[in-house]
Amino acid sequence: MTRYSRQRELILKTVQTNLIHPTADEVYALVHAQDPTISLGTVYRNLNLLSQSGAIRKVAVPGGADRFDGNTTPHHHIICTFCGMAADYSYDFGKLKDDVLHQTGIECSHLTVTLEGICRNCREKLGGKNG
Amino acid sequence: MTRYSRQRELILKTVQTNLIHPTADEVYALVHAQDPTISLGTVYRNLNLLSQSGAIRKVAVPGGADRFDGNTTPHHHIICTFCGMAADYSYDFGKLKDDVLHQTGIECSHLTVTLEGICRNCREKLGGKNG
DNA sequence: TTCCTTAATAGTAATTATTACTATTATTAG
DNA sequence: CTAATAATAGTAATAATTACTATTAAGGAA
Repeated sequence: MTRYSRQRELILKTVQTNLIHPTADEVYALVHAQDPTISLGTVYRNLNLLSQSGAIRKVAVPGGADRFDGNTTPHHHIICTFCGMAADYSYDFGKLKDDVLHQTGIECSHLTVTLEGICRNCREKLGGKNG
Repeated sequence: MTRYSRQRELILKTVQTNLIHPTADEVYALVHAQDPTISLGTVYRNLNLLSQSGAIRKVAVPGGADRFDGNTTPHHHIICTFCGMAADYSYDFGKLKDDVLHQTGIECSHLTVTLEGICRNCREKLGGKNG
């Protein structure tokens, strides 16, 4: 039986308000500013609880820390390889799932599509040069 | 200037021969059986070197250890959530990249699509029950 | 071949992201 | 109000990976 907690409410509100796809560490910094007694373990536990309950979404980032998203409408992410920011897009992966089912016999239950590129902001900072 | 090394050759041959998408730990176990003096750090360093040079591919697994693939032809992976095995499939993500470019203005430079499901083997072991 | 420069190694320590543990606090049913 | 126990704070532990350092060994030049 899940019980109300002030900490969980603050964590949820923080992720719902800061739609910057924060990492657990970033969520911790944000909530810690509001309430310095909240511990990192509590942040992790509640981010996972809230993800499981569907209140928020967990975004797996290859080679980096997981990010969390207060926007639960169907959408996907592209990560900036420079600043780590995640931008949203929408796309229907139904045809992909069908093709994979035919090719492998495996029914895809979960889909983690992570695209990477350089966002507008960082491209401006880099000023044309590309490495 | 990269110099020949017996260890790197063995690691490359191991990944090319064992097309089971092994993790670094699994590669270490395999090469260690052939040559017990090879260290884990050497395995990691060379797997990364070989990935960068394009001789093998690194497969990011959400919430798990990276896997390595000796098959460098264009293809993608679906991971079994039960045993961690990776199966191959092929798919053209050109339309996805175009759509994302139009929606976000970001040109996708790298694409990490990871699908998850339960493989045939594990489905048989589970024997119909699903939880 | 022998010598020398330095890339690569083995082994260990450190780091990062995350989970586990435990005594204490606080929610909520009765 | 009180008891049962979910949730917490704080810390320790874990897992995957990288960094560090003294030693080894490629491979080009004498």
